Amino acid sequence: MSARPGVPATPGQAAVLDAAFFARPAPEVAEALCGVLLARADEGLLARIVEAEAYTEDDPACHAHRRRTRANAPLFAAPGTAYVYRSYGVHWLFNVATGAEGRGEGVLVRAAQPLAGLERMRARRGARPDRELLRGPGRLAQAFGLDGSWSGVTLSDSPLDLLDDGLRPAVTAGPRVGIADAADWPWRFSVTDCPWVSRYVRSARAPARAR
DNA sequence: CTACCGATGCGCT
DNA sequence: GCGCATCGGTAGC
Repeated sequence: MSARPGVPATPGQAAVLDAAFFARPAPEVAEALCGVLLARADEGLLARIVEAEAYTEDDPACHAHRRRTRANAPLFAAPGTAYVYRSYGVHWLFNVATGAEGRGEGVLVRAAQPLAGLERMRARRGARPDRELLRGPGRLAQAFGLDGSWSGVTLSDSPLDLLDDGLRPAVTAGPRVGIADAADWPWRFSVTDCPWVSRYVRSARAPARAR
């Protein structure tokens, strides 16, 4: 059976991504995360990331843009630290800190293709099409059981890991989803023509697109 | 498929 | 109070 474009279903030999991978600028890391495996070892969950967005402290849409607070502190922590926050009072969104320690930046993991542990994901997500298990950052965090208790966790010391199995899919860059400030910065990266990618929704508060 | 809209916690102005 | 890095239900094409 044939795989979807650019995204084989079966992972090969995989190496855990180290701090050096995340120590680069967020846009570089966001692009490089497309095709990377997300694994939760304690629950047997595995998925391939197909979409990620970059946020930096020079970026008005970034939570670290104004100042460092208790809540956004993980963005300033060592590269490879998880930052999980609540959006709209309902959903949790999973990020990974990037850049040098002390720099307030990170990458939002927005969507992935489920590969293993689908029963557990379905149990958390409810009776919905498998296509929607990990399509969108709120859904992905819910399926993986990630909440505020994961914020500040160093991934290398946790059951949650990012792994490289050598896949290098074609990646497309475009504007980020749902933000009003810096709405047109092309910092959303996704696997080209991949059905697991979330749909683009422009913020209702974003200014009209330049043309 | 698209469009609309309410839910709901919390950090910030 | 205001404003979200979202989602799911409903209505309509």
